[in-house]
Amino acid sequence: MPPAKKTAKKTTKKVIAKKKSLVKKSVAEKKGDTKKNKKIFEPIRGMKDIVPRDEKYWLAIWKSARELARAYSYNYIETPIIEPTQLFVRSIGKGTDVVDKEMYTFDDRDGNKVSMRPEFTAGIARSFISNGMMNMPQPVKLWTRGPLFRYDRPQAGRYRQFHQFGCEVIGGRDPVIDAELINIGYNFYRDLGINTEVYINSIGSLEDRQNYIIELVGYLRSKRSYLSDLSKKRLTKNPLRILDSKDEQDKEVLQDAPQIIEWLSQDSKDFFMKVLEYLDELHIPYVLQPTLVRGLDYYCDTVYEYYVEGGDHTSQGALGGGGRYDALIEQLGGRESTPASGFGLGLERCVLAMKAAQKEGKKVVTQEKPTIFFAQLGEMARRKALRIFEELRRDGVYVMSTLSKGSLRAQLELADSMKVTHTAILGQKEVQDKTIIIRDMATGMQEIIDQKTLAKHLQNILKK
RNA sequence: GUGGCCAUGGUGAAACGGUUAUCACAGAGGUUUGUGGUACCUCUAUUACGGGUUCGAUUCCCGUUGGUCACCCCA
Repeated sequence: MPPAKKTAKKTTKKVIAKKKSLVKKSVAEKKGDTKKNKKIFEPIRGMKDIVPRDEKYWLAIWKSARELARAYSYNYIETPIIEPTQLFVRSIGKGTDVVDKEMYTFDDRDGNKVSMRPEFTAGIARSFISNGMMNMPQPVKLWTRGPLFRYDRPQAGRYRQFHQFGCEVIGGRDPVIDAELINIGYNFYRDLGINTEVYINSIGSLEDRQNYIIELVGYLRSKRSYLSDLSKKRLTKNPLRILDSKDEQDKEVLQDAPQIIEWLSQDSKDFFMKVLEYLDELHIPYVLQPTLVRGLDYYCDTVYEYYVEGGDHTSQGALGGGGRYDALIEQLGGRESTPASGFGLGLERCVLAMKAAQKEGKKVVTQEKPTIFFAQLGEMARRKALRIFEELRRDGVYVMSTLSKGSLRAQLELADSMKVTHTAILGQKEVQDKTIIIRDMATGMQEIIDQKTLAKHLQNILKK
């Protein structure tokens, strides 16, 4: 097997390289050259730090998610990041790329096969069953957020650890549920300054799909010679995926292919029509996309994806997506016929879209900045400042300070760079007089006030 | 997993194969220790890592790692 050879070669090379570097290191150490030994750790491939410069986007996202969940009465749920591998295999499906080649799977110390979650739904479905949520008033509406893991090749907007905001409604099959979910996702983006459109389709029940696949394969076989190599392979493995092939020639062939909508049962058709009617009612822009199928096995009936309105749809793929999964709970050992529906929205892509919208001049987020700086001078003042800061905080007055800085000059410089409107200055003299200086940063005017009135004074400033 | 492009300080850039790798911004400290937005001074990189070619490599070649783009797939 050539691949095995390759890896063997690689490892031996690596070992040699390691040995060499070790020798060099020890020599350097003896010389006392410390700089050389500084090993800089980089994040693991595909992992990314969320750093202060992006704080404003992430905080806005969490806020928007939380407020929407509250507005539509969804309850918070957080499931473990690691679950038994079988949970994902059974729900997402063998043969899907997510399970076959993108999961972080390993043996724990007891030898159990465990995997880091590649999506939320399986874990939440499991939790629904484990916690007996079938005994709560149905349907159960849940929301969650957190990191997910897929061992994909990294690219912009695609990381091995990424984050999603997800909503699930378990224990109800009604088109209005799907419409509500789609609406929440739509509003989520809109609140963040991103205009989206919803690509939507219905893939019917499992039975509908099987009938359709027979028809589709029949059609595609007749045009087999025109298909791309990849699509030829998928003809036997996963024919539905041929539908969203990006190959131009495939697309041409697909133009005359049978459409899944025509193969839906009456029940699924009616259901889908209702969903669309509700979306019309909500004025949500949607595009019927007969080729939209989605990669996870548990989906049925309604499936949808969010895209930036008028954006380039191929580059980073969808911002988020979701669908109905009526059979999953039962399949995982839950009560018979517990239909459900949900979505997951990719937040890294959301941040990307927010930045793009901002570049176009849209106001996306406003960062909350302190408006008052609290400067202190000398050890006595510093001690007093510690206490005053606490008192102010209890009164709900948030001020910014850096107690670790000594010189007033440095503190005022910082206050200036933070663009605060006022600075409170506490020095030796003020501590003794029980007063404090309030400096207006724009005019340079200073006012000496009694420490007792400080909270009120600052509150008045903040009100302006 | 496949293919293309790329890799210089915290950030953005510069340096025909040739002496101490240049500039701007950001950061830290300071210009006699109680007053900012300006000015000045000092500090902050053995050019991603490891090899090779060469008298000499940031510059050329190979490998590794990482980024990025297009696939696969997905968020």
